[in-house]
Amino acid sequence: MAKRKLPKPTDAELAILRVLWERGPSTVREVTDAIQEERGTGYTTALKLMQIMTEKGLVRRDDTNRSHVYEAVAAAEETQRQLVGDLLDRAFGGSAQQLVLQALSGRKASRADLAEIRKLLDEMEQKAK
Amino acid sequence: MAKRKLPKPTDAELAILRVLWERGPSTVREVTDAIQEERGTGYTTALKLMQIMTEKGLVRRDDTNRSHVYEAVAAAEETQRQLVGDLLDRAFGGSAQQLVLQALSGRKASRADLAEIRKLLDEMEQKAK
DNA sequence: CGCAATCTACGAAACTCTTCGTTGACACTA
DNA sequence: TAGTGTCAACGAAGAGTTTCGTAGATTGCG
Repeated sequence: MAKRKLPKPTDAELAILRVLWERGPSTVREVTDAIQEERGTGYTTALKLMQIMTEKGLVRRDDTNRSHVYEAVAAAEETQRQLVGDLLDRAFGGSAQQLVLQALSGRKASRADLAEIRKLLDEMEQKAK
Repeated sequence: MAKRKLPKPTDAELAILRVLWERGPSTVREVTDAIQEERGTGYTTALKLMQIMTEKGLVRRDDTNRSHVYEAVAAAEETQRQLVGDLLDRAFGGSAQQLVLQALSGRKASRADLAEIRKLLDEMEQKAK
């Protein structure tokens, strides 16, 4: 019943997932155009990647029309949680504080960002009560 | 003068770096023993990885003694910052809040953890002043 | 000295990831 | 209907990662 664990997406796969999360179900052409700018990926490359991702179960394909329409299987939040949890184990020995610290130290964390996160903490503390 | 950018360590390489960060400079034998449990990596495998890491500049080798002693070039914090920044760009579109949220949501962040992070925020806000 | 243990070095094999060329099918249109 | 363009499918190439077998050097001990 539970969602079986999907494999960790590779870099190129993640770029495609990001497009699907943002645009919703899309064709290969649409995805290719979207990632063209930052990655320079050609059409056939994107197609191949998306075929592989279908095999892996990362995306779902609707092939009723000639132009197949692909859709991300897992929500962005779920995949993000998996990735960050994985990094937490692999690089931080499970220390969430350290991860948060390094996440914020590199970037110019704006005052607004900090406030946002603070609000987040408040909510979590409430829930944990 | 600046520290040129080191390549992103692979999974197996990161496991070795974690040992070096924790133990300090170590021999191949020591590293192998340390990662044996969780990875089952054999001696020659660890040696090969560490040789490659030397070429990449991830570790430094002292070969004055017969048993060469390896040492991580970058501090844990620096590499961690790089990895989390990379994930931030690749999976979160640069949104640090989202990353922090997902980092904490997966784990049962203890009350103490939350307090720690809160203290962190205070400090950052001071500095950003 | 000669043997056994330990080490580095080298290279090959298996695997994954990423890219792209080619092919054949299909659709639109002049 | 012939021509043009778009599409999915396939395979293969090239790079990087990970593993390990083997060989040669060195050390220490009996």
